[in-house]
Amino acid sequence: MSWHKDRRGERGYHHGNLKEALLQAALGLIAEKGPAGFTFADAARTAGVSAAAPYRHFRDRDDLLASIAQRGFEQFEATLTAAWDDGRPDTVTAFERIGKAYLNFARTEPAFYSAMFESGIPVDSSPELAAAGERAFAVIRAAAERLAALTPPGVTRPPAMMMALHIWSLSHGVASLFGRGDAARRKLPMSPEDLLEAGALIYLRGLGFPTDQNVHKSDTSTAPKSGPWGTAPK
Amino acid sequence: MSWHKDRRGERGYHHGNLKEALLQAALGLIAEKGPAGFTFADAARTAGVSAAAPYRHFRDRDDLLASIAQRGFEQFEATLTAAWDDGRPDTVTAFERIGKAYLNFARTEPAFYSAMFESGIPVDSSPELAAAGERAFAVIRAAAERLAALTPPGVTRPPAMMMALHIWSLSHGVASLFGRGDAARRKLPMSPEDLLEAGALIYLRGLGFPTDQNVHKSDTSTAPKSGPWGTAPK
DNA sequence: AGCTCATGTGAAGAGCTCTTACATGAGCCG
DNA sequence: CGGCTCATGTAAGAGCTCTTCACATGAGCT
Repeated sequence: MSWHKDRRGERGYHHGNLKEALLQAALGLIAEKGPAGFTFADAARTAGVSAAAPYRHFRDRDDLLASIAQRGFEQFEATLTAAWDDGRPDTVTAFERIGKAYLNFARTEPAFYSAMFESGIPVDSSPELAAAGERAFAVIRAAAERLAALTPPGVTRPPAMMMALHIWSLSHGVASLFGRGDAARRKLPMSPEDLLEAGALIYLRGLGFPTDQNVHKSDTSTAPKSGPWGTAPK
Repeated sequence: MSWHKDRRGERGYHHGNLKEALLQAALGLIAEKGPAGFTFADAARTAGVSAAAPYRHFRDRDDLLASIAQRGFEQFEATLTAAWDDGRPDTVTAFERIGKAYLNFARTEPAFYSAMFESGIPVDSSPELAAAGERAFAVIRAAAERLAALTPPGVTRPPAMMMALHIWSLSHGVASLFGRGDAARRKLPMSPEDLLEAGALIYLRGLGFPTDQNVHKSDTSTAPKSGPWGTAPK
């Protein structure tokens, strides 16, 4: 019984689930004060243990941050995979959905996003972290490959890998410059989503995809899933 | 005479130019260990003064960081302005040069770049900082406006402002994801410059610019060989 | 029941941030 | 030259955090 983490300090000598509690505490603190403004001791205090306790679970502060980043990448991958939905109903629509999901993740999970991209931890900090990041990118890359297969003949285009990197870069740029309203960010005369969508549409047009006329205005409300490009041929 | 900062501690009670020395020291430290790994005390030590001395020149650590960011934006603006060169010899060429200059700045001045974009200081930390950032962006925006004026008629395009934001986002995304080889960054099967150039070309093509692969080089030859993204795919 | 070891604690050293009281000397004024 | 004054430096200290110790606890196995 006493192992149970009652919310009112009713906790035995042992916490019972400290590692998880520390991750959660750190997430909350990062969301509040950014990845820089979170301290190991703070996470311990939030979890209700002494400042030394975390060292039983994480080598140091960076190790904790890396764990969060890894978990973030896993969740990110799941999010992107769901958005991609294997290219349904058509490749371009699904592709645009990935972009929205990207921004949405950055906005709704700023703590994860910060840990993943702005915390300064090296990507190769751990093989697991690198692998998780790789898997997340693989989703974008797979989508780019399907897109590449659809580019009209006669149009020169870069390798699918490069297309994926373009989209990732554009998305990350939008997200990190304007993605979070949470102060410290620049003001924008439009939503980040509109910005990204318009950019992506122009990019796709540059790859030879047919376009409708609404490049600068997201117009997804009325148009059914046939989307701006029509249904993708198989 | 004793005010002179001889390299061997031959320095009177007063430093003589501490503010500047602190900025330089901080720049060096940031370049070494990132914006997070630099401490006020460290900068003081590097400058050869007591830990309390910096407080005579900067309200706190963030104030110093903001000063560096501001100076960075001013230098950034100068760099971009030089690259743009008022659109000579032609708008698209000059535009591409801005992209290269962007990446080059991020690589050769990682300390400035970090302070400007990754240090977590709010943009409106000081009006001067915000203004400096605004002026730097204005260069890109002016270029985008010239570009917008050149888009072929009949092609829908977003406002110039949005085009500028697209380019900024793409550049920043490339720079911050892959821009600095200095560890902690992802490996890339190509140079960041090539990545950005290819992306920008596709984007421009999407705006209706006749960018067959070499158009940006103000060429005359229709030589098919390798463009910015290598040989044309299947 | 008794052992064992993962997990948590308190104390302590070292470093950083920032404040306060005091020291120095550069520039000015007569 | 002598003396003011104040910007700029210092030392010392309070209150943090980080990290490592030796030591305490109790969960789970035998």
